[in-house]
Amino acid sequence: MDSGDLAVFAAVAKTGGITRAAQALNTVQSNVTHRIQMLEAELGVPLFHRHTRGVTLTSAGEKLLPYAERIARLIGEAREAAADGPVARGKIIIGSLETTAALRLPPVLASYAAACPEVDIEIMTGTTAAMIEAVLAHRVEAAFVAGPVDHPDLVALPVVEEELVLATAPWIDDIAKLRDRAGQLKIVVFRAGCTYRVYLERLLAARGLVDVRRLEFGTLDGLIGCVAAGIGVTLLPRAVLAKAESEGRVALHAVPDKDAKVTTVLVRRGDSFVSTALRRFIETAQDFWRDRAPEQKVAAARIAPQARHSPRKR
Amino acid sequence: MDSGDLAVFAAVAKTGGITRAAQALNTVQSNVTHRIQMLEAELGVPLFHRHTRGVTLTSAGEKLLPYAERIARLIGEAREAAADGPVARGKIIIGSLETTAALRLPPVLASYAAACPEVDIEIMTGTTAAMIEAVLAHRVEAAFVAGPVDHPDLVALPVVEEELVLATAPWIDDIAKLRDRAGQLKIVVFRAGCTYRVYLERLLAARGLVDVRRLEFGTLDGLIGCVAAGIGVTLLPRAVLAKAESEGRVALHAVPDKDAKVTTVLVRRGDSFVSTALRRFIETAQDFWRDRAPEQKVAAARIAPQARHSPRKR
DNA sequence: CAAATGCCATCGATAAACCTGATGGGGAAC
DNA sequence: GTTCCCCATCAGGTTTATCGATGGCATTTG
Repeated sequence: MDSGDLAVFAAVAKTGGITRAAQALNTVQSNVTHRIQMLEAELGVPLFHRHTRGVTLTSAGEKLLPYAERIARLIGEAREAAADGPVARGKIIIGSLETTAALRLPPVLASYAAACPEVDIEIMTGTTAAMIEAVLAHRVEAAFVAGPVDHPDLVALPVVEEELVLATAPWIDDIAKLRDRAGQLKIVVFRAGCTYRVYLERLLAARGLVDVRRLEFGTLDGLIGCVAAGIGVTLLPRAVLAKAESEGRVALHAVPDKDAKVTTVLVRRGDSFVSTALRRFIETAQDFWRDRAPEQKVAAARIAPQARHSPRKR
Repeated sequence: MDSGDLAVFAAVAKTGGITRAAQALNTVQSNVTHRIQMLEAELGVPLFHRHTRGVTLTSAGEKLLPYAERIARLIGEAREAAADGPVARGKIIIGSLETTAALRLPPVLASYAAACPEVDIEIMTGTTAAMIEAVLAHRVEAAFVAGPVDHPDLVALPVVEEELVLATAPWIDDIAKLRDRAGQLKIVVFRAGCTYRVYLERLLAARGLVDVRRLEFGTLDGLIGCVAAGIGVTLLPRAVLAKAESEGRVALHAVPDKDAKVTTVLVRRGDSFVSTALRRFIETAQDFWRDRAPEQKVAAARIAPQARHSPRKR
């Protein structure tokens, strides 16, 4: 039993058929059949139930599958780890909240792109929950999300603390007046699952505003436009709204301290290999925020030098 | 790069020499040299510094080594998790009628648990029909059901013959009197689909009692309590009712021979692999009943020895 | 009811990978 | 300088993997 056999096995399990697995593996069906049979003979256990529409895992197969997946992933990581050198190259995929991506990421990316020209960068945006899921599923190497994050498989580095402010139409000069219009009020959020939405609803509920309607937007500009038009209110980092406020499109209202601060953290898997490209990215991000925004009290403990040669720890 | 390559690599790293690794791996030096070279070529990085006293890891090699060790360990664990050997281990799921589970199974399970401590056992209860369906769908490995079972994909081993008796409230001394109370009479059964229910309805219908109401119970105690209270009658194996009768809670009435005997059989798929754990369970069950209840005429043909390493057959 | 489809097992031939044993070169120890 | 140990290379044979084709089986389609 070697990793090749397990890869074939996993492909069959995933596709639910030997024929389908064969074409997924760019080989022929007889080949897959043979390797599965060899594997079953070696283990002394059938791994699949054969039926006319394909195959399904036996209980032994179900026990084996997670190992096959872990081993496949480790093989990939091993290849990356060994091929990785002191100079950052390859590709990294970074997740981010939309607000962070719009506000904080561009200068970092510019700096990183200059420092590591051989790295392809891809940014995925989504909610905190979606990004954490993406990190856990290895779809992104790391992600900027709203903290705090407490998950045994993740490590989180605080990068910047945002002040959340309530944005309303410009003619609203007092939050208290919102209650008069509670019926028509909407909260305007990026999308379901957005962390800031939870903060906003809690904040409004504390003021007796419950059961307000939601309006979801996919773009920051559209969202601000909605607020400017008086359709609803939103809660976003002050820096995101600064420009709109200076243009007189929205009015900003401070919120109580306990609701006002949210720390953006960079999360990554604790047990995964950190490529040079990713390490350099994290360093760049931290350098950037620490050097150019020193007034912000960021608990920016430099990422601890990783034990590069014992990447795993449970 | 597969796990075999990594195993060779790890051996070289551990022994500090290609020649030494070769004899540790029971192979020839040229072989090890070649595979290391292939691995280095694939990764595009040298893994060892060669010098006259042997080899030492390069930095790339040092990064790769922990992965090689982890993967080797996982391969072993995977084999351990899935493989079936001469010693019973793993998990078996056994289906059973509720009556059989309550009456016949506990001593068998005690014996089996002592003999095969490394096996996790799960008992599912349900009606004959449900259990047969579960066996066919691979949800349980085998099941105790009411015979006879005649299905092309199933093999049934008779394990014990039960005498079914009619139980009524203790003041009923003659079944014939039941007809006088036909209006209020209920039949009390485990649940819809119970095999004994079919027997009971047939038996009552033969006496002109049709269209009686049903009362379904999930527990044996509740069911007997109902009968004791005169709410209805039930049909169950004599052994199940023996205690209640001795306490005077119910009266038992023999039923005609043709309806009285039901053979409990153990069914399993005929075409499925029989794990060591399951084989030992079947043996334990048969040994138990044969040895300790020799008076019972059980057609206890011992299960045929299986061909362990050709797990499939169509 | 027959033809067609989709799926898996099997087979023989070919190609690739692997293992083997022998040889040669190079540096360190004696 | 000689010996010893170690690694790289090479030609060979053997095992293993792969391929394409064929057939059986059960369901689906016409």
